[in-house]
Amino acid sequence: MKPLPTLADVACLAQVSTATVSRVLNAPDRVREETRRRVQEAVAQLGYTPNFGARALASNRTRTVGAVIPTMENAIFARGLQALQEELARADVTLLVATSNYDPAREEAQIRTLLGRGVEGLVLIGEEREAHVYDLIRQRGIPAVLVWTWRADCPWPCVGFDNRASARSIAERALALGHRRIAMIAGVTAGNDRARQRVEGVREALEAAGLRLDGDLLVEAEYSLAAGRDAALGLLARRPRPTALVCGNDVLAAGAVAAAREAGLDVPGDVSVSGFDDIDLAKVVYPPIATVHVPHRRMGLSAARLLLALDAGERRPESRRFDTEIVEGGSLGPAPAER
Amino acid sequence: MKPLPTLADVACLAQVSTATVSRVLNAPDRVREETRRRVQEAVAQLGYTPNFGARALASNRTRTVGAVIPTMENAIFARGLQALQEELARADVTLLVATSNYDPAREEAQIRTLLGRGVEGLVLIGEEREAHVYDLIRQRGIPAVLVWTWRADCPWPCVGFDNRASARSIAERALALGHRRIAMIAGVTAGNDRARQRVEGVREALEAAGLRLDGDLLVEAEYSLAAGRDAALGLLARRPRPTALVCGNDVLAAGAVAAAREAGLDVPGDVSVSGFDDIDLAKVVYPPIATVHVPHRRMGLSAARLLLALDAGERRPESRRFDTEIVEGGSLGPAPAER
DNA sequence: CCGCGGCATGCAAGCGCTTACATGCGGCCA
DNA sequence: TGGCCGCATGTAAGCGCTTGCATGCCGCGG
Repeated sequence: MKPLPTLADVACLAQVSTATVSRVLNAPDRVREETRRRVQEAVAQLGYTPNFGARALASNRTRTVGAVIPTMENAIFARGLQALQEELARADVTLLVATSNYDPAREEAQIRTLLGRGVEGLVLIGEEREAHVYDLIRQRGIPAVLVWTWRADCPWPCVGFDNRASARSIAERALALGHRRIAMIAGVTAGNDRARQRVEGVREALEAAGLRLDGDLLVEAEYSLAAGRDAALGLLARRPRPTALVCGNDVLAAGAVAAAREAGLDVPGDVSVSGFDDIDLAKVVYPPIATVHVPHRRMGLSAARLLLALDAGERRPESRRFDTEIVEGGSLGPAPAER
Repeated sequence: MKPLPTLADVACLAQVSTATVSRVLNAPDRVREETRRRVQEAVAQLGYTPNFGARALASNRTRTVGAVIPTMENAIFARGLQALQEELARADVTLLVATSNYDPAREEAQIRTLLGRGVEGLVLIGEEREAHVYDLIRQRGIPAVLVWTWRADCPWPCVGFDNRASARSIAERALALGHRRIAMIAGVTAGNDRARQRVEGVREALEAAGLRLDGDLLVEAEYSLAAGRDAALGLLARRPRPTALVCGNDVLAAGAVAAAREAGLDVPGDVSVSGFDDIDLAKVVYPPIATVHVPHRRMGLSAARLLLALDAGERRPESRRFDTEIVEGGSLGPAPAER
């Protein structure tokens, strides 16, 4: 493995000092036209690429931000991140992505790794994590923004939406359609405040209507079609059978629709189903799933802007709350008449 | 922003030299038990995290590999990468992910960035790229593996499958079911060898049956439900109407199914649809899409293993070809009888 | 004709870490 | 008891880059 060309090699070839080469790269207008051209030629000829580590070490800047998400396999994060990254790239900032697999310890380790790599900003999903993790970030003095979540008095800047309120509103929709036996298939709530808030939202709506979301009608399922299907089969076997399955996300809802079909039930004739997130999947299953539209891309974009602003020194940690809206879909219909 | 603790700070607090601290971190068994404990305490007390750049600079190793994918929004890449990353993490190697948005120039830029960051291995999607990009990589002397593609005499190690053969086989399936007017909705082939190979595979199958996949019956669509739907609507308006729409991926196929429903056509009674990739989506639409199962996760895993092996000095660039298999689905049925 | 200001460039000191080599100590064998 | 070996630790030289300051040059005004 031949050694890579260094600044010194370029300098030597171009007959200038390393300082000049460095300036050509970082502040071209501080170098005389002709010298600059000579250096640029040398760079091209050698195929020189600056060594990132050395540069970071010397300048103490990295133009890099890090994001830790649970998993790339969840489309909502993929979309949001893609937008985030595109926007950061526009400002010539690199995004480092790490995944935690919904494990708080792993998330902390990933945050440490990112900090060690000198990220100048951090994007984290949700608000729930141990205090010392926040201390760590605060101590480093780098900006962090919490996304996919929003709470009025969150001490950190957030870019997200009110999971609880959105969940409440879709549950209210089900109530308005006459449903009374409403069950919920939630995402796994352990270590996942978004999933928990969605449960709380649904519970609030039910309680306001004098109903309860008790243990029997609330199950958690991991993020997969199969898990949604299994959970739904379990719930649909209950007697009396629930007339509506409110799901914590669209994947679970799609699984539930499949389960209903499998159980010989009509959706929404026998049982209604609702989702959350409004991913493509929701529009493709039949009947289309009524869901909550969440502007994932816009949130990613907005998070990027906020981070760049913070990075540029603006000290207004202005959170941004996005509105969600209910997307109608054939899967959610009037409650069947009592028999 | 207070300065981060450095090795020297830790050394000072623990009353040892920086060399010893470094050894505690990198080769703990070369340090006496008691000294080691003292150092570890100091590390914990200061919340010290090694500076990655400095470490890379001094040791000339990064334990980092990079991957450049077109976009995270495509589920197949997300799944594969997730698996890749998990496996690399097991070996304590960090994965850097960059996206090219299907733009060759951007891909090259990303590769350069990754090289500058000192990646010790590279994962690239597909084989098609300019020679000088390969030269660049070769010159750096780092291992690279091409994934999602496979070709017998590819000069680089591949971990993938034969897109062309797989596409041929699903087209043959359609032929076997009696279809003769077969159209294809392909992914965008420009700069995408996988998409192109799938087209070629279908064409081969058709030509072997004495049919042609002419311009009229071949359209390209970008990777989205809407594009698939639009393309399908266009094709279904042709007279005579195609009896089968072979699609370059499942997303397009799902769009096509939706289009058929919209056009009042029965799937597969009036028109059959096939997909490619076997993402979750394919099983959720109704009728379920007949598709080609591609083991994305296993490919990611395998790519990781190959890269680690190469990294460990094994110089057997042994490619790995995965088999695909056709997944039956209600969307692909016998050709309707001629009327 | 001298001096001064401004510009282009060079010099050299680090940035935080790893590591080859030096040092010093204790123990073992002869 | 002396010599030698090996272990634990320290010393210090970089790794490739940025950047404050020094240097030298040119042109202009006094």
